[in-house]
Amino acid sequence: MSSSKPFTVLVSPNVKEAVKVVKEAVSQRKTLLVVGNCWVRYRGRASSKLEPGERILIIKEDGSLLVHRSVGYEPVNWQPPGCIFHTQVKGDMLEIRAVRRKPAESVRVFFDRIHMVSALSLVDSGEFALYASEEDMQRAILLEPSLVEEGFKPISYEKKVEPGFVDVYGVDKDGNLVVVEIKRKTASNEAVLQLARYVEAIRSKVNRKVRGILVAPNIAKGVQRLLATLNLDFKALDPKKCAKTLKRSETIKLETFFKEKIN
Amino acid sequence: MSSSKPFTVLVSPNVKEAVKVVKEAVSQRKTLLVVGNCWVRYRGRASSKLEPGERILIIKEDGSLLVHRSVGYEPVNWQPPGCIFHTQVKGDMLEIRAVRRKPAESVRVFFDRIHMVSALSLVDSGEFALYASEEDMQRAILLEPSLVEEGFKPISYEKKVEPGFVDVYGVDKDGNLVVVEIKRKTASNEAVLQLARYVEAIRSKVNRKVRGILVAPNIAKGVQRLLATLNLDFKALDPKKCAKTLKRSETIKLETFFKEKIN
DNA sequence: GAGTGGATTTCGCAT
DNA sequence: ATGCGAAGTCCACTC
Repeated sequence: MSSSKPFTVLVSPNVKEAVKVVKEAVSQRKTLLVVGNCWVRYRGRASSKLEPGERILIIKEDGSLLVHRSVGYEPVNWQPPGCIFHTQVKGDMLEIRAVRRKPAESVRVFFDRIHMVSALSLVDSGEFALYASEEDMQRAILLEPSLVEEGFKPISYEKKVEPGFVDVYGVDKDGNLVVVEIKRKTASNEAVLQLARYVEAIRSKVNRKVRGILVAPNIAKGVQRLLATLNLDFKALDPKKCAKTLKRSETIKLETFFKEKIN
Repeated sequence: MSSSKPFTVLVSPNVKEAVKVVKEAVSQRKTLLVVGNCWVRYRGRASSKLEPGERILIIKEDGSLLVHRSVGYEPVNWQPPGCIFHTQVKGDMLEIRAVRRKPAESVRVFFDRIHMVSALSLVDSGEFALYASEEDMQRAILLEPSLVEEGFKPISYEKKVEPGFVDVYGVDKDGNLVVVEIKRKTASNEAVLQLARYVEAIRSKVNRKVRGILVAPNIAKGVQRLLATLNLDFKALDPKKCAKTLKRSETIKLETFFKEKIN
């Protein structure tokens, strides 16, 4: 078993040198990078022809293919993950073909000059998170109160009470007062206690039932117990979902909403 | 004025060496390629955080930015064309920031290890054409006859007449017989004469008015004259539009259509 | 410039 | 597997 270098880079290789790197990358499921003069034929859901020019070809470990020109966000030619690749040399020409079944289609890339070819073993376990801030979550809830609970109606936000500011304050479908505490990440006991303090502060001032709802993507282990003890509710809410809700309405409309509906 | 090499490639540069190439590429509007360990923060229409890992960064001449992981068709982070870039070194860390106005957003990419950096002057004037074949155009017309003319109704296709086969054969909104000749590329005099022959062949057999319509993306210079002389019509039709029309209906439905509507 | 519809859309989630 | 809807969609075209 040949353990190969994690990063092979050849500058201005000839076709015979290049094809070795290409085959190495494809067979060993490495990421392939080729820069050079190429032309492309695509046939499948549609057909296309790209005349010669200098571009960047990327073939990823999952069998996806991208041909990028020097301009534009989108690749000029591509193939989604799951392709089978065939590489061959015809004279001074290198052909790389990506074939896909269902839908049946193929992209053929021909190189006659290669400026650089590189086979890369990219180590990448870093997590990607698309999220909304706590403020975004608050806005989403004001915009779409049912994210907290069916029938919930916000009355105010950032309301001043004893210990600080209540994230969102409103009434439930039965007319009970509701204090909402929002956390962007997993809610801890601390968050529960903070909510409890707000609820108590409100209860001491009004002669009504006051509920407390903790809103967070999830709760830490054991926090459920404290919530039950203090008779508070929990509502799971993904920040990502909030981000989606927010996106649906432009800031302008949101501002209008604030003026109309709140205090 | 310093004329620089069209292709700069540094393998395993240190941050100070790399930043020079990055700034060179950005300032001279070259295409930049960076492979290395990086993390990314995005704030704008949404927010995102990408934890460290080895990825490929591409910055194009038009100010677009792509961060590609080792898997997936789509970039994990990106910015459409038109960004302003800021580069800086903080200790052993290289930061590349892409800023966009309207919508206001930014992507910040931080590298702490760079495996390869490359500034590329890609020469690419090759035309890209997404097209349909003549057969595709025929299918599109049968599926959507108004592509030829409002009120046109196909009767048959590949109909045998004297000199060969008529592409599409039908009637116009006034009940006149219509012969359609399709060309995938610019129509030449030859195409017009071919259509004329078909029209004559039909006229010799029926006691009705017979029209001829040449369908092609465009016509060669001077062909218009011949068309007028022979009293034939021309309809400009982009193969790309045909491809779109076809895509809207799967092959199955098309086959069904053929059986129902034709001959 | 804002709004609309298409894409070789891709992608994820539900059925 | 299939179908439906969302996307930091992007992009081209219309108004």
